[in-house]
Amino acid sequence: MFASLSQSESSKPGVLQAFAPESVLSLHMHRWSQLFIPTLREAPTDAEVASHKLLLRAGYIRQLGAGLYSQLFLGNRAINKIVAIVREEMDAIGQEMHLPALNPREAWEASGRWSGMGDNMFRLKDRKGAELCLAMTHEEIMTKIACDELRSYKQLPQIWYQIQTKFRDEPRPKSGLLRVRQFLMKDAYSFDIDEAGLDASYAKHEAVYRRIFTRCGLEFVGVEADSGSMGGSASQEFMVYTDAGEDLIASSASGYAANVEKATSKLAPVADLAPTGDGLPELVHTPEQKTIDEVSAFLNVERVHQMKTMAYIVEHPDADEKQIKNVGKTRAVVAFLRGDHQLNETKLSAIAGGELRPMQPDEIAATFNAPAGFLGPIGLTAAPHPKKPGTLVVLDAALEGRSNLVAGANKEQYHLRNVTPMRDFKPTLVADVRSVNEGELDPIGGQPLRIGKAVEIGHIFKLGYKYSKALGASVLNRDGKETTPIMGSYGIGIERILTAAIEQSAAKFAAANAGDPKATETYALPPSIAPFQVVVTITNVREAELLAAGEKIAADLTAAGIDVLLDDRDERAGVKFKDAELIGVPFRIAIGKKLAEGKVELLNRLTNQTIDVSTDEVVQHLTAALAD
RNA sequence: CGGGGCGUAGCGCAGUCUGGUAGCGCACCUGGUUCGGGACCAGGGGGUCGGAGGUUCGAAUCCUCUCGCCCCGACCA
Repeated sequence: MFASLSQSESSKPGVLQAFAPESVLSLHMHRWSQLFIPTLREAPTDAEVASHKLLLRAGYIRQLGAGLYSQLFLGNRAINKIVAIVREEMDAIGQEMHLPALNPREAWEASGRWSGMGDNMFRLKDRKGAELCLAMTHEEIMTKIACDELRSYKQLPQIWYQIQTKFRDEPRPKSGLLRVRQFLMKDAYSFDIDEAGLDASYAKHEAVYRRIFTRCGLEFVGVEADSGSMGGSASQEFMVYTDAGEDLIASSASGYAANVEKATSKLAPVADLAPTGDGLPELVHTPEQKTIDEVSAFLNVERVHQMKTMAYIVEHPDADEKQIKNVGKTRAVVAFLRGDHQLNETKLSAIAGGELRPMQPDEIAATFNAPAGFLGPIGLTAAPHPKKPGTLVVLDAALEGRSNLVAGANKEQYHLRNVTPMRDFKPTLVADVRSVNEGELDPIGGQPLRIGKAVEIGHIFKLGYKYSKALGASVLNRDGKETTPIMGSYGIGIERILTAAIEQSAAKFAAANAGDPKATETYALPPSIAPFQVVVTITNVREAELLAAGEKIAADLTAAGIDVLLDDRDERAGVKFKDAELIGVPFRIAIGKKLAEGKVELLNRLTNQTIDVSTDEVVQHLTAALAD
């Protein structure tokens, strides 16, 4: 029996998919008349994005406070289905655990994140006054286990994961379930003996993530991402395009895709201006001309021929003593960009090694000896090396090789012509610190970039040694030498999968109904994550034949392993049809007037196709449709 | 935290400016008619007007404080 079971699993993955996720749920027919599904005709005004309005209207969720939501029956059911898929796929590469959400301060002190997480971390005290926090993530705790228990390279690699509630005191919870203060996360951690091992663990996660999101019916992209505060070497985000999203993604036809925080592009060559005078920097009087546009108009010089100056202070709250000794607790950071380019603070922040804030007027005066509006490179003393003291001066790569630019003169009411980087001034380093623009060419295939909004549903990181080193994890390698394991960390936002699926579908319906003023906001979930796969709508329960036929079809479908919601309420057909749409169930079987001919209606809301099928073929038809 | 907006019945709103019995639609309950796209008629229940203090004969309305929620900016699944 087990042999045949495993055989059918491996030979028919597609069919299995339609039936397997429910294995963790009790598979019996649910009767709408006995359920609590509080649908709303109108959405609360607090809700703005489609998924938030629809989740509320469909009775999936109710709000408790800012960023806090109760999942009602339907919401919980959809979440459970997503969790089942995630678990099933993750079990192929890792082992599930469950760690405490309540963590003692000491566990977080070791990594430096007790202070590093700042106000984003919920903190509390126990009755003895000991400090605790509600965990935002579990690198520290997982690493502690590795630290305490792993002794030999023979025990590696390990991939440990959990599906657990995370707490984050977001500065601004928003958009319903999109950005909340308590949410379910699948977080996984890998421990390997060397970088090749980490590469393999990372690749496994990437493959599994793609399977998970595909099974959840999402259209997603994997993009290069900034590794940010996690402090790793490589990272990839999995994004779903939607206007409700908070991230901007640059992508092109050649397959390039990156978060704009990280994206780069090829620029068309620019013909430099001809030098004026003797070709050396030349002062020009530019009274009250402060902005790039003002100077551009005043001197009749295009923005691409100008250099803009961005002045920041970087603060190193977590800097080690050596770093503070070398460059100070704070330092001036100045970036020079092409006049028509925008600074990418994420990129500059990564180079500067801490959070940036704009310079105050007194700091600008101290650094440049000139007021804002007339800042420039000449006369500025750049640190000779990023690790040496002094102002960190970054020249954006787009200005490398350019000449005869117009820049501020560091003298009130004056600019300079003929400024040529490297000849007239030397920055601390040259680096890409600008944001890409739509239409520029991608760096791999040279195709034009498009920029779109997206929501992040998962993120994989090559963490490196940050946590294993900080917590002192070590195993003996083959040569009997103490070796620090290398780590990866991998997250999935469970509720965001549901939210993204709704946004994705609602956008499609909105596009399809664009010309119809009567059309209302709607959506349909993929069968794999919908709270039910099908609603059997008995159009009139007072007609005994309809009721009996509905009961039988629902029972047959249930027996065939399909997850059925039987709408046996004593309501008018119109109400039932509206509700069936609202809850986003992908298939609907209407038992109505065509029953006289032995037929019922099967509606596929994902394709918007309706077919009439005979009552004894319903199971077969729906099974086939679900297997697609 | 800075900026903007909003708290009146489960949901959507009016009433606030100009103080004087707290209203409308939907939802809910009862009865009847209706029954394939959010029905109709009749009757009914439900609100400390976010909270506290003040002004006043009298406060949803004016004043002070306070709490909460939403949206826009710095963070992230």
